[in-house]
Amino acid sequence: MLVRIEPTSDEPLFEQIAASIRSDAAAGRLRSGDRLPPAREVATALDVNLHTVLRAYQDLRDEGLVDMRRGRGAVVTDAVAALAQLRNEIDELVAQSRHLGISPELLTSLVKEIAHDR
Amino acid sequence: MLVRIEPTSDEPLFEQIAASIRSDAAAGRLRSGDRLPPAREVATALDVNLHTVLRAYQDLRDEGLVDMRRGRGAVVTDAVAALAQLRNEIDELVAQSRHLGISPELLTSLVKEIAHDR
DNA sequence: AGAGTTGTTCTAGTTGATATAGAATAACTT
DNA sequence: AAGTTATTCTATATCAACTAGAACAACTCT
Repeated sequence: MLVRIEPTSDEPLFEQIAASIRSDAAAGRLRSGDRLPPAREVATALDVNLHTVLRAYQDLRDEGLVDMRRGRGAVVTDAVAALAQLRNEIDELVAQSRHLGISPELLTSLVKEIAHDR
Repeated sequence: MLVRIEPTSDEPLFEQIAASIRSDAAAGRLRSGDRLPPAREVATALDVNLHTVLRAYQDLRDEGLVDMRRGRGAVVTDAVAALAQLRNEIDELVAQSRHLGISPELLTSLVKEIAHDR
């Protein structure tokens, strides 16, 4: 389990951390029952504040991707199965989007808008 | 042409304005050659600063969705055709995502991550 | 040519989210 | 009982978002 961030990006650190873990989940690198590394450990490894990592973990919990308990840590839920199932279709959409010359930013914005509107 | 925003949302105003216009474009309500309303007009109508609207317009220009010139305003480009083409597939993805119980936020984040990674 | 329109650029100030820091606490594991 | 880990609290610093006002440059229309 390796969390990657890009300190120079304009994306918030907590969002990058969460995105990295979501990506691992969708790719099947994280399975139901797996434990995320302790927040303190990630914070030290990335040279980032503990609260920043916890913010990312809490977002993942709000999305239903992990369960969190003190002393036990963050454990991946069954929801990851659905992610892996969606993965192929997202790949196809991204591929066609590229073929049409639509930027990742524009595609993302469109999906966001449509997903929220119905 | 009607731009809608939600002042209470945590989404930046300029992003909401841009998203509203992208949505109109993808739905076919905006066609190549159509003019966006003047930024000053939108600013007054939404009770928002001129710079905030221009920031949204400039983002749309960076995405290739509109051309902008002083005195003439913002004109929709041919790129909208590609958007309308993608629209159906995005609708399908969103539908399946809902069926799997995946939140709009999670779906959006996944698409963003995957679109940028390849 | 002249007047009006519209985006561009500049300076400046306010607010809120992001991130950091340190500490104490509560729930869980071994 | 001891160690681990998330939770909660206060506090501070920084930066993006937003606002405000003004001047400017390129385009349209009469």
